[in-house]
Amino acid sequence: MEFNRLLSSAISAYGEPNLDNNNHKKKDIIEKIKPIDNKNYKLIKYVNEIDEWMKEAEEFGEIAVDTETDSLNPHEANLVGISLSTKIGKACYIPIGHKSKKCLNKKEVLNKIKPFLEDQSIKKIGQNIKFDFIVFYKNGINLNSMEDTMLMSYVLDAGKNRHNMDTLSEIHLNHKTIKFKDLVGTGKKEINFSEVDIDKAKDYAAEDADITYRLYKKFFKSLKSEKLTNIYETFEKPLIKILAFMEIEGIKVDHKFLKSLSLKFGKKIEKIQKEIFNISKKEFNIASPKQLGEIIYNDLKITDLKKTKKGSFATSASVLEDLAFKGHDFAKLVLDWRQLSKLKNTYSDSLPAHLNLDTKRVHTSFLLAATSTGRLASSDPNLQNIPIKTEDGRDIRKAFIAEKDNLLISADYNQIEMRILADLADVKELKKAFKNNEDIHSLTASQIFGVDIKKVNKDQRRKAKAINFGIIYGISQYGLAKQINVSNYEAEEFLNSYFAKFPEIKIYMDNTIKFCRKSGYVNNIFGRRSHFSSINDKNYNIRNFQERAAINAPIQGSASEIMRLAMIRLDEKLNEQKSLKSKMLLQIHDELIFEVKKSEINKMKKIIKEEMISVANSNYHSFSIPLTVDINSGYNWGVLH
DNA sequence: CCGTTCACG
DNA sequence: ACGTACGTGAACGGG
Repeated sequence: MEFNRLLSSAISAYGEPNLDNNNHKKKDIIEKIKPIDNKNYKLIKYVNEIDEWMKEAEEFGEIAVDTETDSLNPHEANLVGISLSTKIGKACYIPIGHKSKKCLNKKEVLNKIKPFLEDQSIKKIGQNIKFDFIVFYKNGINLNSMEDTMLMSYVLDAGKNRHNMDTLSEIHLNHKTIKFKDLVGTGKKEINFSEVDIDKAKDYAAEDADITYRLYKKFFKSLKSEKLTNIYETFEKPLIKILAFMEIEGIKVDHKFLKSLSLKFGKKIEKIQKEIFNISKKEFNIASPKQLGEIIYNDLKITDLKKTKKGSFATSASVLEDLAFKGHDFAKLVLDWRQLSKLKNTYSDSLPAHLNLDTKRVHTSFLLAATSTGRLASSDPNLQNIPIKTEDGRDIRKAFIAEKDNLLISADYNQIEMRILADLADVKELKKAFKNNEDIHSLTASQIFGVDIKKVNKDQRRKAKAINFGIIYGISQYGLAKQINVSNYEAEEFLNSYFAKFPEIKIYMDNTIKFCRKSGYVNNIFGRRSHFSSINDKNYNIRNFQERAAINAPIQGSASEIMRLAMIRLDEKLNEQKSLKSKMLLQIHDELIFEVKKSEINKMKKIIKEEMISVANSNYHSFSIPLTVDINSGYNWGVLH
């Protein structure tokens, strides 16, 4: 991610300086800018002072809202204050959870503002308003008619910059905000927001509402002039509430089972560690690539020196796998040690720490504005990268379970990105194959190796599969050669015959890059833009990197849009049929996880499959090929595939 | 706080 | 001559 941000933050094709990459220059500019005037920021001292703001909100039909809490985790955050803005430059702060005498009664304030926060006809404008929604929901308020400046920025500028308020304020308002850290301090001296001086909290919080409102006015116009309002309305806004409820619902995790896994992994790790030290003849930190490199290249001298781009010892899995293949047990042991350490540290040890004490479930956060393509991301904890590829890994998945009398359902789109490529690039042979429900990797193999589809062997299919993946990633012969362990020459031959059989794909790639060079962005099927401002960079590596990303973005991005539509439709279906108790819990890019009452299983399977497939035909696009969905149910996530 | 590594799609 | 597969987030080491 950092690498990508670095590349995309170089000077753009149009010469706009990118703020991320010019830190000292940025400071010089900002220092000269006058702060947004805060003399109209009002601290609310009596509950009936809020009337004025509610009246204006009703009159204008919109109001910027921001919550202050004592935690970044909305599922355990206490409401400390609320700021409102009804006009540019006019904002107030209502303290309700401060440890101070000036603080208002929380219940009284919430009762007062609940009706207008829930009023359908008044737009509530926020920055990352999913956070505020969850906080309000936990306080008995169901926010609706939400607008989100973070998502507006994301639709306008995905790939250009991050979409947090500090960044947006600097870029669009030339204003450097008061930093959260300035209020609460850092490290040991860090205090809780509820302990922050109320007047300081007022300046900070009211400014946030003011800035949010200013950004909204600006982005509203930009979306219109860029003809992107529809993307924001259709693919972003509906997801706010859907994801909020998925996060609130959470998923049940068997922490006792995880503890037993940690013990098991720990024992294995210790055993392997001893074997490693037996070979190295001394103890060292296996987790340190620096120390591991010393052992491999200086002490044991297993192989010729290999270094990373930055000049440190190369100890990545691909290097170690190569050594293991050549018969070096040491490399194999390190690989096993790494895998088990990863599973223990990142999953079996850490997931229990994320259990919510009240709900006894794990509540992830889905990020709507993190990727350049339209995909979601997940954090705290990331539930989109739970292991599956090895047996030990799959055990982690088995810790995700359903409540009593329930089962989990998983539903995943089959080969969705290849299907999109076929549709997007209008690839005749691929379209035909998908319509006939053929095995796409075998078909590819038969085409490039010139054998009958029934006579394709395993190795040919494996190579063809790697090529299909490579195509989606914006392939190079060098990358393909490395991936499937063939010579550059062979890889080039494969690609030549691939493009000869599927000429439309080459045309798509060339056209996409051409369009991006001229415009600085690419569109996916549904009209979302991803920006690649360094696609004309004079540096070969930066330029090529952006070209591959530009080829990939419409494919990955269109798939994510299909999933967004499916989630919206499924949410509608579940709300429509009030008797259904089933809940959508997780999205893992091409897969959805539901928790379902056993009595509803068959009905739900039918609904999920139907809705996911029917997205192929919507108001926004009609696919020339069918979508297919694999669906499974079981007591835990590990048995679903 | 950055670089490396590795978990997923 | 060059030397990377696309998109993420988390943990760790080391300065």
